[in-house]
Amino acid sequence: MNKEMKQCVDIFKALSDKNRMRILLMLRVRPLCVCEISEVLNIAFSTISAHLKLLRNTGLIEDEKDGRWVIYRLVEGDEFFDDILGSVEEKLHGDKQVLNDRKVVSEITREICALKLKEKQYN
Amino acid sequence: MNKEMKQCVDIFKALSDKNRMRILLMLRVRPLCVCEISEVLNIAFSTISAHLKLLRNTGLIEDEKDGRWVIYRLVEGDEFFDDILGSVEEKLHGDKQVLNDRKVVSEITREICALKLKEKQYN
DNA sequence: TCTATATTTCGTATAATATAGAAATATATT
DNA sequence: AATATATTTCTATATTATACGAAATATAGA
Repeated sequence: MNKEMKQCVDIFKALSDKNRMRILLMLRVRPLCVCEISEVLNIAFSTISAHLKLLRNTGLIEDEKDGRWVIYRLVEGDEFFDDILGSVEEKLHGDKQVLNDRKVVSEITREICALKLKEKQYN
Repeated sequence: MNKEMKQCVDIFKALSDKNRMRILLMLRVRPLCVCEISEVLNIAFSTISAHLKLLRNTGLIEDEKDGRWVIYRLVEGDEFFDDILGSVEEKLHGDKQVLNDRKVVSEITREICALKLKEKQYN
């Protein structure tokens, strides 16, 4: 399989999982750390980490360390991927879960997530 | 997972395989029977049949019987899918394999494929 | 009706993927 | 230095995907 065909298939593979799709749409709002993503998705950290690794390996997101946090953001400038994700957003413009994910993202901060995680430990 | 999110993920799942991608791009040239697709892909009939079934279940292709042949064609009118497949074609406009697939499709007919399959039986 | 042809279904082997929990790593704070 | 926090890696497991060959089905033609 040549390079561009592989890129193409890999991008679709990355998009063919509900949780990764939600992550990518969230990152369209703003860059996020893993605990913020976890606050929205409510799945294990190790699982989120695996999804982020796949998205990074596919070249769709990049990360940057900030203290003990790792901030993930969309890679910009890939015309093909931008078109695809744009079409997705258009198709899902009224999707309740996507709207709610965005709402949560706009309300939380790393600090709030940290507090919430601490609370969870006592339960 | 709600309906549109599921559709979205399912379409990407359908596109996240090299052989299915090639099938869809071939069908953009013209409707094809299974033996014509087989002439291009060179994988087992049962495997092609499984891919076609998945594409049909995802609503991307439809089939029509013509004698003992089954002719597959792209379903038209899904704006989202049309956009996606258009982007793919644009990205892969210079892809050698895709170009060659199209060339083969333009040269073969059901009858030629039938003859070739007969020859294979004697080897 | 018997046979050839085109395709699908079934059974199965193998590989890839998603997920979680525990342990490891890296950084910040005390 | 010791501890807390954020994230990743490792390991195990369950599910799903891809592939093939053999058998089944459906239609056409002799």
